[in-house]
Amino acid sequence: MGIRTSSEQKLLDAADELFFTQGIAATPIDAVLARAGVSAATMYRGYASKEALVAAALQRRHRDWIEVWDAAIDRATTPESRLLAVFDALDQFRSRPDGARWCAFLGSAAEYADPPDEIGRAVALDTTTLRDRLRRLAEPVVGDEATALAEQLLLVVSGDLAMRLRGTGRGSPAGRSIASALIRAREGSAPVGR
Amino acid sequence: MGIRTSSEQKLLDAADELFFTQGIAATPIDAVLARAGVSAATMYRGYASKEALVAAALQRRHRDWIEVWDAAIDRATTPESRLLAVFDALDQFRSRPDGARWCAFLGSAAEYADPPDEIGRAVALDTTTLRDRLRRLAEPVVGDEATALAEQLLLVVSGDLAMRLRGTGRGSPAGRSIASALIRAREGSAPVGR
DNA sequence: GTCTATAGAGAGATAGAC
DNA sequence: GTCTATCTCTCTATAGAC
Repeated sequence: MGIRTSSEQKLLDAADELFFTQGIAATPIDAVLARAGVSAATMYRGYASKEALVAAALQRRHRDWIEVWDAAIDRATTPESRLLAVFDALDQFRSRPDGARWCAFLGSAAEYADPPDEIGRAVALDTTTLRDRLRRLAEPVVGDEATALAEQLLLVVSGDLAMRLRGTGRGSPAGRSIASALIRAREGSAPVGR
Repeated sequence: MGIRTSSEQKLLDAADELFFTQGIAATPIDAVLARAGVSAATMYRGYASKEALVAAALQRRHRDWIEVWDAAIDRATTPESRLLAVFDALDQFRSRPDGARWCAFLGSAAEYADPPDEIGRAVALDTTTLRDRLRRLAEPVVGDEATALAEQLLLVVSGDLAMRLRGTGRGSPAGRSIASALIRAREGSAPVGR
């Protein structure tokens, strides 16, 4: 998949920065080409369509996100802080040079009522990855309730991201404090190894 | 603003159903005109642009939403259930014939990196209305902590809506249970009238 | 006040030269 | 393998008849 030269890198960089900050439909493919310094013919040699380029950008972004999240988990010491590390990773991912306006995956889902297969799969992968990893991280903290807690945290993470659409409202990202409260509410009910 | 005949009603109905389920950019104005059974000339007599029609649809939707929410609050009996009534209202609003795919306001914010004034104002109104009303409803429950709790609940509501973008995942709308846990976590710390 | 027809702009994708 | 130039389609908005 893709092109063998550095054009691929430049195209994915430009796609990431434009599609996920300006919006996919709002970004003409010409704008991506101009920013990448690549011609239309070259791009269409590597990608079948604009949608294919969007999908490729999402796939790369997913790999990067997992890397950042993994690093944040590794820096944490306690089971609870490992579970909450997702919020550290969110903060860090957001402050990257190509940080999306809110969330590249939710944004893509929002723009397509009936998404092209490649894009639908990328969004679904983001969701299942979040859900499964949160559940795995929650098990050492709340045992049998890990599945239920993970579903709650998935909503909180999504809400934290969606709040970025609601203007500059004091910028308080309450996600982490909500997650803490939800964990405390379950701790003691069915923890493991205590 | 608008047109004096029933064309206005038909246009707003069609705009609501198409823009907020298919997406704004993904919906040509022709599709709205066809569904409304109204011609382009008539529409442009009442609205300066497609964006103006979007804004008008958002404004009408906001009025409807407040009505539904108010009714849900009135049905509730205790201060806590009045605060949680927002989730009843969300469920009810979603099951309307023209229920949006996720959220008309967040969806509009997502589609415009730099929204036209009318649309930006409609989204900002949705946010401030949610925040202010939640704070007012939270005061009888947690007193001084009402502002902080309202900000948390605003994130939870937004997350509940954003979860609708994450596929059919068992459809469990965990929003209400999260809100309950957050309220319980604060009750007893600074409630009023107890 | 509403329609048909169309102007004008901008989009995605491709052809053919180098 | 990359570029310039363009083809074709779609979309928003308007003009002019009834």
